[in-house]
Amino acid sequence: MRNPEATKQLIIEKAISLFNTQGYRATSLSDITKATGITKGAIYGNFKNKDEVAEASFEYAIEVVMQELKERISAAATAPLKLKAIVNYHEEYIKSPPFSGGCPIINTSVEADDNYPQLRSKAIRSVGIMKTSITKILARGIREGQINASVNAEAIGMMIYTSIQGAIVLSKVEGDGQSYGVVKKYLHSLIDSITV
Amino acid sequence: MRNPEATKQLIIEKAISLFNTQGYRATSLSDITKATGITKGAIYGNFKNKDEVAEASFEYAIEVVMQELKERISAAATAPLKLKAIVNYHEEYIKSPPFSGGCPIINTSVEADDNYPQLRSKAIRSVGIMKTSITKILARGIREGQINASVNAEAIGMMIYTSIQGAIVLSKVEGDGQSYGVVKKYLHSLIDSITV
DNA sequence: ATTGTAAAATACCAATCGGTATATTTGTAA
DNA sequence: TTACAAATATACCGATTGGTATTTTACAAT
Repeated sequence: MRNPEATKQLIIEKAISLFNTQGYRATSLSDITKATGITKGAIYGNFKNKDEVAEASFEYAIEVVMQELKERISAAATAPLKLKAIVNYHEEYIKSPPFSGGCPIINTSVEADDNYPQLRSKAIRSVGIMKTSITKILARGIREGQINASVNAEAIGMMIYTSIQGAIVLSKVEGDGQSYGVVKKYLHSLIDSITV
Repeated sequence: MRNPEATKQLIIEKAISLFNTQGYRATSLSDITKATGITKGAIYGNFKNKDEVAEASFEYAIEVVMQELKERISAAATAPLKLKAIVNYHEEYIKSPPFSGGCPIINTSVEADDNYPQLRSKAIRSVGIMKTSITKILARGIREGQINASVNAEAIGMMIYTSIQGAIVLSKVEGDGQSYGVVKKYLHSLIDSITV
């Protein structure tokens, strides 16, 4: 490994799966060395400390998810279709996740307390982006006459996002996508009901 | 402290706050000894190991929450009021939780993976109880003519529960109850809309 | 008052933790 | 080819971890 960028990326990609499955606290440096085949020296040569690895890993995960999501949203023509694409993407995510362990935003939100201020603020920002994305789609849909003007964009947006999040938690602990399936079906009908 | 039952209870009560705020893995035995003022000898005299303390603590937390919830549900006369009581209870919970760190069911659901099979199965059971409680209230409400007969009890029940869960996660990471407030408002109007 | 016993406190253990200091390897430029 | 610097590997550090063995304490029965 003469390429430090490649080393960094290898560490990040292996680490995010560990962090996302076991949690930040529960994942040790030796877990990462085992997973990467790389030694502690290389890790500390590329990162200041474990927290920095965690932050870079979370950022990478968010980048991947946001990118995939953005593609699907862009591919959908109208606001209702974009919303359905978001709902569908999360089902996809549960069934074949890019990294195991559930949703990194939720996991980080739950684990990152005052001991991980950086991670926490990153989680807050991600949550904010997700919420406003959905709300903006709704608002634009209203403006463009695709969605009923009487709709409260913030409220519906929040419902869509929170129910998705809750369903992901349930699906994770229950070990199947059944709960998500029920929520997905309802959200689709909800979206249909506000479509002009 | 010559009373083993009191010792056990003291450990459980102090431990659940630690587990719920920091997580099971992140909470050490010495954290518990510091919080209780009790030594390791006493802990291992009353529990087989740390995992058993965690399980007993989670069970205690569930007991407390379920009890409080049951009281509020029983106090409400009709199905719609019972559902609103559930929604309101969780807001209460966020504002002044019996133990800090957010919802123990969610936290445990997120943290308990294959490494904590006992905790995981307890979390699954708790989630199941919550879901079926809500669904049963809806079903009974339909039977008794308080709720619109066209309502899909499972779908609406799942939406209520998952959106509450998601809103709790959001409220925790954002550090205020604003997100929950939006969800609460929507759920109230949703409940009104299915009330006969 | 003495003794027996259960509970709690203390002392100790190997293993592992995150992190650092040092040594070794590797690629590159002179 | 040699010298240099950057990247990686190795060796080591004190602190802490969960857990156990042993000692001390406190109460109840005699």
